[in-house]
Amino acid sequence: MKEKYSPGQIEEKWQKRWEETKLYESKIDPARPKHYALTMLPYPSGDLHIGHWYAITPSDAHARYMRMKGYNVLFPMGFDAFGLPAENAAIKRGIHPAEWTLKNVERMRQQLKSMGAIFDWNREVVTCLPDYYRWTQWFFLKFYEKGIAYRKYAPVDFCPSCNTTLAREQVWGEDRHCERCNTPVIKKELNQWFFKITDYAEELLDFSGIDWPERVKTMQENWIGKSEGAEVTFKTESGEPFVIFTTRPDTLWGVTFMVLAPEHPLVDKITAPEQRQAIEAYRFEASRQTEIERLATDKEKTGVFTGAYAINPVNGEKIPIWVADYVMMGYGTGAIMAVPAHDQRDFEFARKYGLEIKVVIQPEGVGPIAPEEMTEALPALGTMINSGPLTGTPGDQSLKKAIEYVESLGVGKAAVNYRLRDWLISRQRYWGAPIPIVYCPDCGTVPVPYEDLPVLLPEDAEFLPTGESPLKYHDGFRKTTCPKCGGPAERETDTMDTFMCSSWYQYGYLSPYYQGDTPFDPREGAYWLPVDQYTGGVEHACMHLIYTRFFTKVMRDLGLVDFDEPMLSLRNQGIILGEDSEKMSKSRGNVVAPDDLVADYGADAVRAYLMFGWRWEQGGPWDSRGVEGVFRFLHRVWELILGDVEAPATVDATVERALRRKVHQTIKKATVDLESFNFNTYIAALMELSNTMTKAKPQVVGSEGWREAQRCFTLMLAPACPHLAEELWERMGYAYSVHNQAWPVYNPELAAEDSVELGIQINGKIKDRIAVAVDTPEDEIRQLVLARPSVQEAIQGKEVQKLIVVPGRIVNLVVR
RNA sequence: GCGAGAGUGGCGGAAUGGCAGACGCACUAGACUUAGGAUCUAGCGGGUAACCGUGCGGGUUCAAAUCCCGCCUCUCGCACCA
Repeated sequence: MKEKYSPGQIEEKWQKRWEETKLYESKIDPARPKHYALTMLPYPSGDLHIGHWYAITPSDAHARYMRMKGYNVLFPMGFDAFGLPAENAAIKRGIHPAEWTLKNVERMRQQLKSMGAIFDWNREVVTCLPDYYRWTQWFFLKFYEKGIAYRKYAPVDFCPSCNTTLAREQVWGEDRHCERCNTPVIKKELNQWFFKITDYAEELLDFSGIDWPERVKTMQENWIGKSEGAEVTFKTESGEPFVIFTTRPDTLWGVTFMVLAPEHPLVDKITAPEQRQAIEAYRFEASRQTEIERLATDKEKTGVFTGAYAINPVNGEKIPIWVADYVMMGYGTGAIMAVPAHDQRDFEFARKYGLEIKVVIQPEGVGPIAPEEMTEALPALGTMINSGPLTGTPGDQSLKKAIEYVESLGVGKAAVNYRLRDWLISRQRYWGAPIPIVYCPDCGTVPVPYEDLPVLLPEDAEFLPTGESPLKYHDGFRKTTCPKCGGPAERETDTMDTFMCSSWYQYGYLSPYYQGDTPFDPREGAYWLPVDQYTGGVEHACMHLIYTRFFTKVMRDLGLVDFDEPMLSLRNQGIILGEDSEKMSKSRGNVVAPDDLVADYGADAVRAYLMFGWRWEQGGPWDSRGVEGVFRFLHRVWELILGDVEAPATVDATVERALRRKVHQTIKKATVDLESFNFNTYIAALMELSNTMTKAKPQVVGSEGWREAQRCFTLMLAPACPHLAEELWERMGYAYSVHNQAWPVYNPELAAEDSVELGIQINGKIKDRIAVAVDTPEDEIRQLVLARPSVQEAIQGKEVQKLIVVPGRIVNLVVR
């Protein structure tokens, strides 16, 4: 056998054969357990990135492993095809977004095919096609019917570079920049569509029954930001009520001033004439600040007195009302009660403006606190003092008692507040699914009837971004008739956030572009759902992964599905950096192009290196010498499995037994590693087995043990290197296909060692080693150890106080 | 500031209470060769050695990279959250 491993030939050959024989078509099969494996669908940017390979090919290996374990596996692929880059490219180059997108889809589909994954292309979805987005619109209508979609005139985040509004989740960082283009966002007051995701806030905090990374769950918890406390209604001196939220109702008697956010609607009403000018100036400054750039969080607090007073409902005290920008309109009610003695922010504010400080919680173990001597607030719970009827209430009951008290007065109640905001889905851009709503001068807001879906995106729109939807200037689109009264009406011209499209795509794959009256074929759904294994980047923790959970819960409430969570298990891959350890980017010139790597080393070597090089969930810098190392390994595998070696006159039975042991130990290791996404040690185990086989080969070739090793090695290689494994399988004379074979089963008896080397420790330090049979009784081990010259020497003249034998591991002598 | 995760050879990493450094990269020496950036063989944490070594300092244990306490550093997320 002189032929060498040439990946280019065999990969092309097998990809063709797999397609011809429809090897990876997934069909409902009630006789077999199903496994729905899903990986986040790519945006068709036009070029597959090494990051896509890193995310997808190990996921494919896992799905292939499940397939070999006997599961009927569905592993679909598609394209998240609406979105800004298409429009931006169109503006720059004068190509239509649809043309640009579909051309990229075509190219990326070919690139994805070079991976040799088990994608079932019959189930592909492209989210910008009308047959897909009619269902995105269908969901909007269902949400509207259910009262989840609503329209509101509100201040919203707007990216001046992308020229569109953004969901709160798409605004990142301290300077509140756009997730896409990093431009700081501005506030705009606009009529926009929202989804009431806040109705599901509590349920979204429940992760029971799903196996998701702790990190993602924590990020979602933080994002939802539940806090428990009370709502208390204060009144202004003139009798105007306003509600505040507090987590510390036990400090109500310590309130010395109130603070309203600059945007709070009450500010205008209550401001005293002599303060009006100062307040207006402050509000103008505050609005400018959000429009320019947010300053650091440790900036000094500022505020202005309104000239108005509030009455504290628990003691009738008259307290000044201030306006300050450290209170946000977007959180709670936009108004707070300020307790400087027990809240650091209020403390700093009070000190700056000379406001009163009243201590109402007595810290343990110290005497009375004089407000004028305080240097910081005392935020801890403790015994209530100076608190009218509740004075003396201990810290472990104070919150409960305080809430009961305000409830008894009828001025407040226990309340839960969430940081989560409703999901803003309107976008003032062209390349998205139109919102299926018509505004009629007589009938008002009218949903487009289901039978009129999809509301098609006109192909001939001018898509220059102006901050308003391009559809607004397309009369043919905008002008329509009211579905209710038939009179002239106008369409909603904003399009939907692309996260809408990706919130339900896992259902779209089941029966792409379904023509029934639900978004997917219920028979397919009954078999495949929910997704068993999801993989993708952690950067979507608070966007896509919250939205898709929300969608599924609404779908459940609509009776479309009968489960609560879309994806039972989730794993996140890390990020591959450039060889310079920096983020890959064209401007740095450190981009690794997968197409070139496939041309040089073949898809199998790239796949195996991506699994072997790092802890998958962590990622790290690319190493071009590393991929060469794996490429060399695959060459050695070729030679090892197929290379001719003269058979020995007699097979060495000891070597054969040792080889079988290693084979079965490797099966065990590879199984555990693949199940737990430890791809690096899975490949390492295959390398170890290959090393053992290489050494044993001349003594055992021709034996049953050798054939078992060849066969098992090839089977275990199949998830990582599907083309090479298929070629080896064929050349060994087995029937097509290796990918229809069962994963090898490990035999514990064959895997068991018959002798072990025990380390001998004296006072915990290794001094010697001893090889013994596995079943050697402890007594005999003691004797053997004590008889060793090295041990004799070490314990001479000393007393052996203890002799610990850990079977199969170690012996430790405690000597004084 | 709050929350989460991580610190092990020159590098990626292995080992979750029991012989630290599996596997690979890089490196060194040798073999084969006209030649080698191919291939094969051997070596490869530090130290001449006794010994010392898993971010630092304590502790628990016969035994700690692993468990506990305190610190340091880095990464990520959130951030005036009332």
